[in-house]
Amino acid sequence: MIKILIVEDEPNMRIGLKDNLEFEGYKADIAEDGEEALYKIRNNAYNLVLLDVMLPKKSGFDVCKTIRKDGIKVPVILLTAKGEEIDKVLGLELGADDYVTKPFSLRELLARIKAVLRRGGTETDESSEIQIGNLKIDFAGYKAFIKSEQVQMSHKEFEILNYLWNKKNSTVSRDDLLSEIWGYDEAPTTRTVDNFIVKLRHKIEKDPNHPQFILTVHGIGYKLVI
Amino acid sequence: MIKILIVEDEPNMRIGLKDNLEFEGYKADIAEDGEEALYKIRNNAYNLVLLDVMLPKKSGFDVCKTIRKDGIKVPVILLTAKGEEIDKVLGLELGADDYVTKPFSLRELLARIKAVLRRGGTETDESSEIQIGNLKIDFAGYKAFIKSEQVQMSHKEFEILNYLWNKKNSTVSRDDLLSEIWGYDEAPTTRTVDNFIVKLRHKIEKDPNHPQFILTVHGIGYKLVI
DNA sequence: TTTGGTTCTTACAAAAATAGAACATATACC
DNA sequence: GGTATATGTTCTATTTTTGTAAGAACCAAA
Repeated sequence: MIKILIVEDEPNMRIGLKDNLEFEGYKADIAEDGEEALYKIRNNAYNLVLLDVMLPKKSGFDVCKTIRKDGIKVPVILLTAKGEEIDKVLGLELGADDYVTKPFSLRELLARIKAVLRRGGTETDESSEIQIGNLKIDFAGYKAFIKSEQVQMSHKEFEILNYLWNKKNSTVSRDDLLSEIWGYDEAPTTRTVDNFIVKLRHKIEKDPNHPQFILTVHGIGYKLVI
Repeated sequence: MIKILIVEDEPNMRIGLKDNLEFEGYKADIAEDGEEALYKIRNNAYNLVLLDVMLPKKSGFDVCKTIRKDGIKVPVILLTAKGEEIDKVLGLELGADDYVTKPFSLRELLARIKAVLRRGGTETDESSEIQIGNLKIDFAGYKAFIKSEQVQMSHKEFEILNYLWNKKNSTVSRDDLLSEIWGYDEAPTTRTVDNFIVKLRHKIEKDPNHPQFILTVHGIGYKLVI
């Protein structure tokens, strides 16, 4: 039985989530504020924590940071309110495994829960580095190297590359990237995506004019081939 | 041509949505209340339903639940007024694919529509690769191979081949192709269709001069035989 | 406030895809 | 066989999409 802790102060949301997770066959437990959450996480073996960011007593960020400092490895999905302009990546640096911005669709949340649970087992060894062309990337630590020389990569660059990596060898449209990485409300133009691709190519490709890894699929989008 | 049903009782909203969706290149149909919506959904093959929650005769929730009970799998995006029981959407037994709270920005709605359509497409077409003559085609991934060698296919070529595949072994007129793939407003001449057929034949047929798969049905159109 | 870095927009260049003309060829019907 | 009509095919002009640089806007830290 997979046990999930829901940390959420808003009652309707809390109950709604609980009902749905139980309907999906999970065992759902709840906490109403950060301190209760910490207590429960420390004293139970959850398989996953759904953690709202805005919480009474102790923010979701704090909870996340604290449990990681304690060495607790339970997977965490952050729930962030829309417009709550936290740096999304920052959330992941804190040790969260994924995040969803409210309002989210139930389907999306369930998909992410499944994905995180699936990864769960291999998570630790997956933290190792991957290699794409010139570039060695440590997604977990947000670090990148060219020939063991650390190189500067912005958060957006990391996010885009990470998304491409997760979908490697299949084509990703600019709209995919925009809605997955930028979200629905604040999406810039498709030209912006191209600009990031240019930057990534300059880091990854031996000859950026004749890309070998990040390929253009005309009329559709981009594809990372490994 | 992607067909969307707009279910909305408020006339201005209804017309506004219709105009905008049509401007975006979708075919938009409308229903003014829950019962009309149900009738239309049952009797048409929509690609997506935009469903207001507050409706005369039968609420959006009811419509959603009913069509799911009927086994109709069309993607649904709920339009809920702000503050209007978002938790109910969550509590809803999973009928909807996504939801937007009013007032929403057009941009956001369009992004969500695209996202839902994208998900819907890949999920059903996930049947992986098909084979026609020389050519192995992965419609979902926009990839085509001749003897495991990837071959260049444009977006339109994919669309046409996909349409023929879906209607395989029956004859498709040039006008069918023009209205389904190009849409009603911007349809080129029937000669253009022939051009694409030529290109497809060169890729699919062993001997393009004596086609074996994409056959001409004189006076009517083309037929893909498998 | 200044600074430095990132992100986004804009404008234009380059590349690719598409539409349609023009002409060749095939087919149906008489 | 001859004629009218439909289809096949090639070749460019046009349109669309993509690449990329320059700088504006933004944002956080000093």
